[in-house]
Amino acid sequence: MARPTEFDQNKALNKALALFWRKGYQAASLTDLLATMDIGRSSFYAAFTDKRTLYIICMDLFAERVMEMLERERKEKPPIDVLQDFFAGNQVGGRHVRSDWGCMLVNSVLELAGVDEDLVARASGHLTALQRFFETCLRDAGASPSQAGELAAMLMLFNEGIRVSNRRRLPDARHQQTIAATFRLIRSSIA
Amino acid sequence: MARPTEFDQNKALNKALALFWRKGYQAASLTDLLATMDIGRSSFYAAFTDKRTLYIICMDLFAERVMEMLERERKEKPPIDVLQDFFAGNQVGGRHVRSDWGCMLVNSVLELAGVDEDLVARASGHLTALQRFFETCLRDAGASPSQAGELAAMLMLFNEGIRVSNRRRLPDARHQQTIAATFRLIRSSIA
DNA sequence: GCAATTCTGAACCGTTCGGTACACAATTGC
DNA sequence: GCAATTGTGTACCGAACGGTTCAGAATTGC
Repeated sequence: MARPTEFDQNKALNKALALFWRKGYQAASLTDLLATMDIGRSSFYAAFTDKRTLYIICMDLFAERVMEMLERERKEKPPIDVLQDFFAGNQVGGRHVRSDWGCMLVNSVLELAGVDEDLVARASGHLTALQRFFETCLRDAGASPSQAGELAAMLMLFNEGIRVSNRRRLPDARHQQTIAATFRLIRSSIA
Repeated sequence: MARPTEFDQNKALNKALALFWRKGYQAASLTDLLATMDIGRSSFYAAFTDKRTLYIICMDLFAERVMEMLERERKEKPPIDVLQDFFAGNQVGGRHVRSDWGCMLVNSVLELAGVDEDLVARASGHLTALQRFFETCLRDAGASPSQAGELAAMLMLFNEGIRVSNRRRLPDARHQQTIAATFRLIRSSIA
């Protein structure tokens, strides 16, 4: 047997995730995928069924990793710091985040709206879960339930905005300043 | 002569703009375009050179219309109201805005990042102009120069976030509530 | 009317798309 | 070793892509 170890599969999956994250669903052609995954066409279909289901796997994996990163941080920092550091990016959960690729979930929503509503709904669901996490953090930080809900919704808008902004490759300094200013507002409204 | 009146061209342009706005650059195929513009292939290339330059024309037109809408409003409302109504959407400049399609400039940035950097830069430039408009409004509302800059950057993040959120087709009520809450924060920080 | 000019429908170009078929290479149990 | 099994490289599929070409329809000046 010329068998693909599970290790190989994971490696290929990570490569695929990175490509989808960077280029989006449509722009990542099958040929691109095969090249970066370093895998043959038939092996690809044997292992992952087709491009679309691979994308779903990658998207779910992305969401899972983000959530698990955040949960890990929540045990080590004040809850608001977790959120602010998440937005400030670069160093979340000790792992370097490719902030200039935005957020794969946000990317999916925008790219696929009007093209593949099922994928949009799936991405949107993950984002809703993320928003619930924001809400929990805010409540832990002392916000009232209704205030936590409002601020979490605000932060979700911010999250989406930041991920877009990251893809514009603007000078980074100004960006960090904006996040700081925003969190100053948020902190003062809780206290 | 079987001549295309300028009126016809404008009509076709509007149709193309709507399609690009709704589906994005890549997902709008040439066949789609021809069908919705109700135009032949050769006429298309004679009039618009090719798909990409037509997209540029549409994007510029979109930006121009948004700016001119906002400038018109600025003469009739308090400056902060102009901004809040812009984000609340639906009724800007008396014309109904297809808010569920997001903002074509934001869409372009996300879809084309890593695919066509020139188009991204062009869209990003238009967004920067929009941000300058935000800044002017905030200054008119009494914010200090440095505060106006900070808040304008924040609002731009918000703009990008809202346009993403609009494409998720979430229940609209909560959405409006979030915008209201955000502007409550902003107004109080200026006063 | 008639020729010159202008526009356009449709066939066609090569390329790339996502996906399939299959023969061959590699590994297994024995 | 030798089948049987398993994974894969490659050729190939029809369809769709963006773009070109050109004969002929439509409209003009006269």
